[in-house]
Amino acid sequence: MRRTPPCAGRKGRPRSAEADTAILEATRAALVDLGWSKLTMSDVAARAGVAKTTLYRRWAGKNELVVDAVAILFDELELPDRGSLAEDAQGVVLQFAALLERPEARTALMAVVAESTRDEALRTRIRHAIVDRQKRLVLEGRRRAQERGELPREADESAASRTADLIFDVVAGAVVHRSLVSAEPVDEEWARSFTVLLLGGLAAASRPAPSAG
Amino acid sequence: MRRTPPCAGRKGRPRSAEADTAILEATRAALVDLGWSKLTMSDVAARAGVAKTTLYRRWAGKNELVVDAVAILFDELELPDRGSLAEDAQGVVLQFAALLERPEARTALMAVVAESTRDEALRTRIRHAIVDRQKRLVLEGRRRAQERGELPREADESAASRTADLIFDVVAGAVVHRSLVSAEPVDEEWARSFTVLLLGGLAAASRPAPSAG
Amino acid sequence: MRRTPPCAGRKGRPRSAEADTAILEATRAALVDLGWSKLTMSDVAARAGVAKTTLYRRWAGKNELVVDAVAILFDELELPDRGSLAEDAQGVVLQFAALLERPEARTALMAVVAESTRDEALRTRIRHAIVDRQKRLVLEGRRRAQERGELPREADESAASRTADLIFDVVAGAVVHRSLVSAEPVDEEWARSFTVLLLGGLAAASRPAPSAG
Amino acid sequence: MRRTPPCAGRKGRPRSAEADTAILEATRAALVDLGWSKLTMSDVAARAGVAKTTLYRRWAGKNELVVDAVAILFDELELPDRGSLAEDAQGVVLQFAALLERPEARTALMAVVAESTRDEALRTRIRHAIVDRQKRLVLEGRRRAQERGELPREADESAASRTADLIFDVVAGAVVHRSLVSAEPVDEEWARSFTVLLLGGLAAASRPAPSAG
DNA sequence: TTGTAATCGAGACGGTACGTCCAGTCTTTAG
DNA sequence: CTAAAGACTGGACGTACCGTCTCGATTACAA
Repeated sequence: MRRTPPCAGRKGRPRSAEADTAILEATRAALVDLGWSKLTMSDVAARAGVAKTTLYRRWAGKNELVVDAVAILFDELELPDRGSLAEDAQGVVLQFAALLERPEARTALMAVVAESTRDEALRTRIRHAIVDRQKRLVLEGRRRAQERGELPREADESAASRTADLIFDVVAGAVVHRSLVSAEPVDEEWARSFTVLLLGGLAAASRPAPSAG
Repeated sequence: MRRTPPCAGRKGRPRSAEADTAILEATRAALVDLGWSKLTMSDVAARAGVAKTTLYRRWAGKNELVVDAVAILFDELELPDRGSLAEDAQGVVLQFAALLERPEARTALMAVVAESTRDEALRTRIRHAIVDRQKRLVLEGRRRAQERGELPREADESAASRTADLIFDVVAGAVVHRSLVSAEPVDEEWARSFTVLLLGGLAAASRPAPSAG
Repeated sequence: MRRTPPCAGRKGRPRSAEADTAILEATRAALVDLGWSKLTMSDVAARAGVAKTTLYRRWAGKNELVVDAVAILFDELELPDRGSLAEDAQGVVLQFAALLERPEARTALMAVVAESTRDEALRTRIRHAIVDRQKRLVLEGRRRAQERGELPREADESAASRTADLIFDVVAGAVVHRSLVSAEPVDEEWARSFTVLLLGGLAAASRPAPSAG
Repeated sequence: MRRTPPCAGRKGRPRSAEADTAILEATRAALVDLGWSKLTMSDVAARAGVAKTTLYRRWAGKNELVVDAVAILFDELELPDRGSLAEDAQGVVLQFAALLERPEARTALMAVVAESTRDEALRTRIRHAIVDRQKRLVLEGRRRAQERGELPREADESAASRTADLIFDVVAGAVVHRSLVSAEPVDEEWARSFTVLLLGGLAAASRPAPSAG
């Protein structure tokens, strides 16, 4: 996560824990106010009441700092049991959309993804800190649906994994695209339509013969 | 598209048309070599054999220039008739994925989207120059499928439009997410799985009772 | 004075004589408003209602244009016969000082002199257009004084010329220095003190034994 | 002298003293090589092995930097006791002329004076850094001459001050005008003629009745 | 208690890019 | 052939941030 292990040696003054919190909060605030490209390290330092040096002691640069600052936002996503797969799916779509309404999330997510197209280390960091952690939602949803009998239990482990990845890309991708690129609202109506499409597709995909009808 | 209308008056030296081409080409080349964040206006000017002033006379800034430079790439997408809706869909998915493999496209697309989260004018520009123009692929595909009898003709105009938007967000979003965020290959296997999901979902959505089974 | 002789050919649209006047006036106005370093050719052209091209057709550059524009100011200096050498001298000192009060003169004179330290052609131009033409005042004053019997007629031609040069440098130099460098007023009192010093010095210089007493 | 007081607070990295020296030396070198108008801040920075930022941190602009850079040259002027007022005067004239032969001095002096005609702050800076400091030469010369009995001791303090100012303007003005405007050499012969004129004038001015003879 | 060592704020440092401005040239249409 | 308009190349301007560095001053743990 950070540049240098915070507990490298033992002696010396320990790093301030408050500083960490203040810096990450300041980063999110700066993102809201300024957006990605106008955000500067100096500004974050000033907001956090901290010296620029302190930032660079803990993070390698703007990208890394922002990834850490926004990663925590994505952990807020939850999957309360709403009784059916359709309800669960629709709920998580709306939750995710609400998250993307927050300026710090929308601007930061796209920006770090853009940066990551040229930076392998950053890409890895994003996947570990943000992407992979949210796959749990898909897995958890499927497990519940299987327990309810809405979905068959998969025999082939790797096929199951591939399907989970596919669903994750479809859900996350569609919501992001609708919200950030098309710039249209992800409201309940859209979420319902999307869920119908998704679950219908899943059902079709799990049938042996690909006869659409 | 440009900052100042090029044909404002009549007198005076007209703007060089070659310069425009050279600049846009140089921009794409610079994107490939340097990526978004390292790309500089000076560098583009030098590559294009043009003065920096000339860039700023025609585009307001880096963002606007890059949008115009990459917009043309997306016009390459085509929808040759492959005989069935499934084949058509799979074809366009693979085409789009191939486009996103090109460094200038992947880095530029995400970067301008990121910038657009804070800039209404830029967002509009992106939609006009890139997004809306590609919806034609969805509409064309549906028209053909209806002619073939694979899809029913829609009575409700606005519902049809909403469905087209949904499909567009799902397709574009899923491919982008798979390619840029998950950083996994969009190969034929994935395209087939995705198409099955999509068409199955469409079929389910067009059926009256939403009974997932 | 100008780049190209104005009556070079015969055919085509003749050069506007008004333009010349307008340009030189605009140059002086711009000098007053902006000073030397902020004065731009574009601005002069705009003020004169003339294209930049026209400026460059007639003058080689900023320096040459400004020299011509201010040279005319120095031709206003006159030497009306005030009855005595002392009165004549004091009169010309005050006239010169009044000229240096005008912003276009003070700023332009020093600026072109500064430029001329690196530019032989400009130095020559300044001497021809400004400096040498004012020596007439010294020569005329001496002639009158000799006619009045206030000064002896010089036998040695070259010594007479050297003395005239010396006086010119002393008068012009002292007034310029007082006005522009020391930034103190050249009023009647100062002019009187200076004249006493100058004429006393001249008298001493024309005596054989240099015994200061 | 500088933009920001160098000893503003106490904290933070102190300014490099070497940088100051290197910058001023580089400025003088650039003046010699390029002259005033071709001198650029970037070039000075490069010569001094310093970032452009560092220049702007310490000086507000080209003018201020050059004033400081050349001011030191004028401090080289001295007034060794040559035994008589005439010898002392002639000596200082030749010293000053030698200084004005140096390209960095001639070009810089006129240029900053020219700029100062529009800039009150710059005028003040020049007077403090350059002009006023050289009046010491006049005062010292007079003191010595009075001790030698060559000049009477002045009763009226303010008249004495006015006379000193007059002499200063005459000497500095004449030498500058001869050297830079007339562009003639200030050699020993001229210096002797000038000294005779000056001292003769002084003697005349100190006599009560203005009867030249 | 006294090192010792890593921390802290502050701010100067060398760089790099920005977006603007101007000099001087070139290319058009109009007269 | 000249005028006016304005686009062109080239390069300096002064500003802003970057990420590094050098300070003097704190803090903690270890001897």
